[in-house]
Amino acid sequence: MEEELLGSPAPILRPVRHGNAFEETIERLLQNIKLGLFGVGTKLPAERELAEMLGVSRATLRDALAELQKAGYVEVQRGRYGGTYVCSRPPAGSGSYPELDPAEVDDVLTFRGVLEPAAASLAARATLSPAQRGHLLRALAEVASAPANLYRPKDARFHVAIAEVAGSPSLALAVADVRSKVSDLLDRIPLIQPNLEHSNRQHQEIVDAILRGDDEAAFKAAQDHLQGTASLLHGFLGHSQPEVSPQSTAPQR
Amino acid sequence: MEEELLGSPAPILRPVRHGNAFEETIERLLQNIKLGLFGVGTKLPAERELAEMLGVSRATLRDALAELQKAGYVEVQRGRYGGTYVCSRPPAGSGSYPELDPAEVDDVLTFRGVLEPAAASLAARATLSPAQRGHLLRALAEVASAPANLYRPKDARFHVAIAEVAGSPSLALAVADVRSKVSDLLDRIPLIQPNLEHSNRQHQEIVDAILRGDDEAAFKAAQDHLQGTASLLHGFLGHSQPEVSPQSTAPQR
DNA sequence: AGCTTATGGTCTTATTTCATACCAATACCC
DNA sequence: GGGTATTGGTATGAAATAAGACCATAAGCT
Repeated sequence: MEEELLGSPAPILRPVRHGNAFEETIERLLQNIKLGLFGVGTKLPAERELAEMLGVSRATLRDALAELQKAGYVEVQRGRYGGTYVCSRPPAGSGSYPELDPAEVDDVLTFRGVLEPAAASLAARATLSPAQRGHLLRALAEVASAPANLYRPKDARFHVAIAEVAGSPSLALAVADVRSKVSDLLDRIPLIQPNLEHSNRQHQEIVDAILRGDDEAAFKAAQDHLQGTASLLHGFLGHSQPEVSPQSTAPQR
Repeated sequence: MEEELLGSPAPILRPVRHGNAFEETIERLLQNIKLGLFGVGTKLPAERELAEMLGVSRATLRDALAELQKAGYVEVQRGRYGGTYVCSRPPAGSGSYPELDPAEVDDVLTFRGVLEPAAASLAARATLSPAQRGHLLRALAEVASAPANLYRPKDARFHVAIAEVAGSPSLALAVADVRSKVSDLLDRIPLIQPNLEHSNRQHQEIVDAILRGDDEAAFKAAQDHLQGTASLLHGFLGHSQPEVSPQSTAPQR
């Protein structure tokens, strides 16, 4: 509607850098915290290591950490065996949330609907090492036993774990990315906790299918599971979007 | 094998910035040229615009352009109606190609096998505007009529075009990205031109399926099409990888 | 011919980011 | 209790990048 300067839809001229390194480092750290990669109460890697991991100078990293500290996401302790710790209570009212953008919601949900079922299917097809099995089961157990206020990070971590064992690093990255966007969207709407049990049952189904190598069932189970989030977000948009058809990315027959 | 420090497979700590802005700008421009986004002989946007599009200062952009010019990818003309033009003959022997990394090949092909069929399926399910139809058909025609030495960019452009009309910008970005990696891989092996006709027939099939709204057929056709590239690359790796099963990411029924 | 104008070419300055070295604290170890 | 090693805290100079002004060129226009 707003823009149809097609002919050359120019999608790929995305910026080389998004903002400055400082802001992007904050973003990245926050993303990892929200994704549950850094569990609550755990210690982040030492500044020198973390800076190298993020490909950023220690000065820049420290600026970012200072910001996170000021916002109450992490606490810092000096001296040997000190470090930066993830606060257990993420700051509640983090200010005014931006509105949900319908186009963005659609985009994220669509992309997720492509990636995650495929990841589950690939994971089922792959022969998993014992370590990978353990990783998956651990993530499953953690989300199942998570208290309500920590559910989302654990949930995110679980979904990323599936992609991690799917065997394609690129896919895992993409899933982590889109999942983090989903978390962002969910953070903008009040936390109604409709049916964690249902969700956990679906998680179990996905893992079961993966472990018994049933790629078809894993694909389907993942797809079903995403429906919940999709409905929730679409519901909040008011306009009752046509729900994703049950076979969104897969051919029927 | 080499690394199993699992327990926390730490996939998501990717660097915030990859190298410096200068190198990344070169990379991005080269990618767009190879993807055929800037057709041969066409004029790039003016430096001031291009710099803004890429989110980079004009100085940095100019450094990058100078490098591309030195390497023979573009030519520059001053004065009004001047500009930076894409050379028709990309420099041939661009030096020693790095070896094909089997893990990378697998990763890219797997990820592509997830994205592109899904994109085709989504495109078929979407109701395309006349402009989008035109865009798709134009891309199809261009690749079909491309001379051998320009086949790959046009081919890449076509595949990206499918993703563009699929309705998810994120998906389009991801496809462009992975397709660019495929091009990189293909550039490292001698150009045997086995069966352009076959490839073009498959392109036609995909578009037909999309235009008549048959998502199932579109998915399948795209999947079949990717098999060719996969076999080619796997063949060059020597070890006859188990080929992607025909129903790689989709359940049957 | 001369003017206009959009473009690449050059220069200067401010800001960001990096790299490095060094200081300060503090829990463990002997 | 004192040593030690690891960690966050601080400072400084170099390099990269950005932002902006201005010059040079050359095609079109009058």
